[in-house]
Amino acid sequence: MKMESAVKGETRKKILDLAEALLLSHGYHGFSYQQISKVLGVRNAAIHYHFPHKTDLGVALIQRYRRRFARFTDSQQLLSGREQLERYFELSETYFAKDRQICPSGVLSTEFPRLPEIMQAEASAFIDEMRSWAVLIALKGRAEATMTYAGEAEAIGAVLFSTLQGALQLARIDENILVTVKNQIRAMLGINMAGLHEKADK
Amino acid sequence: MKMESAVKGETRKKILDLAEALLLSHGYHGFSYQQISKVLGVRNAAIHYHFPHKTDLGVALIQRYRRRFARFTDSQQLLSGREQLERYFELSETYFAKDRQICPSGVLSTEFPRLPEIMQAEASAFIDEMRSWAVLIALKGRAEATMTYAGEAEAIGAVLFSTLQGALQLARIDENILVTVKNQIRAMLGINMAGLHEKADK
DNA sequence: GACAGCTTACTAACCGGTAAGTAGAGTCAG
DNA sequence: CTGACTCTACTTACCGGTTAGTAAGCTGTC
Repeated sequence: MKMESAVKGETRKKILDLAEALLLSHGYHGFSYQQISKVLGVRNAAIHYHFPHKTDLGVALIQRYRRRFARFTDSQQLLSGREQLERYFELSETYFAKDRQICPSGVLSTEFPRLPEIMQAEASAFIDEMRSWAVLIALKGRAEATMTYAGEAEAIGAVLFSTLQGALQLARIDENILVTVKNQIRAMLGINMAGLHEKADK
Repeated sequence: MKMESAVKGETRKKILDLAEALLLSHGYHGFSYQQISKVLGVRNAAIHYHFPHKTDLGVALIQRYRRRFARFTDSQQLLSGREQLERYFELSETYFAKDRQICPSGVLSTEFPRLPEIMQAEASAFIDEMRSWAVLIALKGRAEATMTYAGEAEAIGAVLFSTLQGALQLARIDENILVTVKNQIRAMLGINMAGLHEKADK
């Protein structure tokens, strides 16, 4: 017997969504088709129908991330550098709030050497896009004089990206580190938060 | 027939060394007893003899890291904050040079939710020790006026630790990021490297 | 009747883990 | 000095479960 599901790309989308959550909490090698099929109430082979190899699923996941991130940066274009920075911060906050996930770049760079080649290529491109966006934020912030810093925007972007990735992972062990680090980055970029959203670390 | 090996804790040490390399490049769930036993030329069960459960091996690995790190910080006590910082930097450089490994804290925090409880406890303690050392460096640097920064030493330590962990992982994709980030951190701590060891990023 | 979207039923390889046996070195009583 | 015993450090031979992956069949919709 066949049943419900009905809508066209429904199952495929559900697989991607579940795989994404599993990727961010367990890593690429840390989840299996079984885990997905069990939750979705389908058979293992149903997933192989949509994604013949696990690599196909992995690539699809990263490509979706890249499309999403491109839309995200597009939507942020008109904001000030300072506001863009806050949105960048919010991204990591969102991951953490959702079951202590870490950011995709963190998973992908950690597992990088064990990833299939096609996934490595996608991951590299994605990570470079995330890094580049951080650089653009730093550039814009300096141009608008809403940020002040010594050195190149390239280096600030690199620090921004690295720090958030590291802090998001370490937040699994020490919850305070994310807020602490963000405040310190703001301070280092000459951003005075005078009583705004988040309180300084005690 | 028995043979060679001879020395007392030889095999056990070889297992630990190999497992360590595998942990740093592939992650805890990314290596198996088979991989170790194959390289060592022993049977699978030989590893189970020394480490009945994989968890035992994992715990032993972290405990060894903790002992090593304690010796490291002890040996650095008398150095200036600035010199201690450089040695802290060198730690990550060493990992990267060795087969693009990432630091243990990176692996452990990434895999944290899937780690057995006993390993989580060890990992938490270890990571807190690494974080604390970064804070001590910041404190000493400020006390000696070899570093200058706004905000608390706690926050500087957190940024230092997070940034290096993130950058070391991202260096697998973008080799330059480690050097770039270190230079920027020095700049942010008011450290002028005037033509010293490493060139500034272009 | 063609096709999308599954299911059933399977495979080979590998996972961590265990039980039982054994070679060799060391210990000790007579 | 020797035979009996014990301990360490394995090996051989398994176990049940899980992994990704495949082939073939079925069903509802257009």
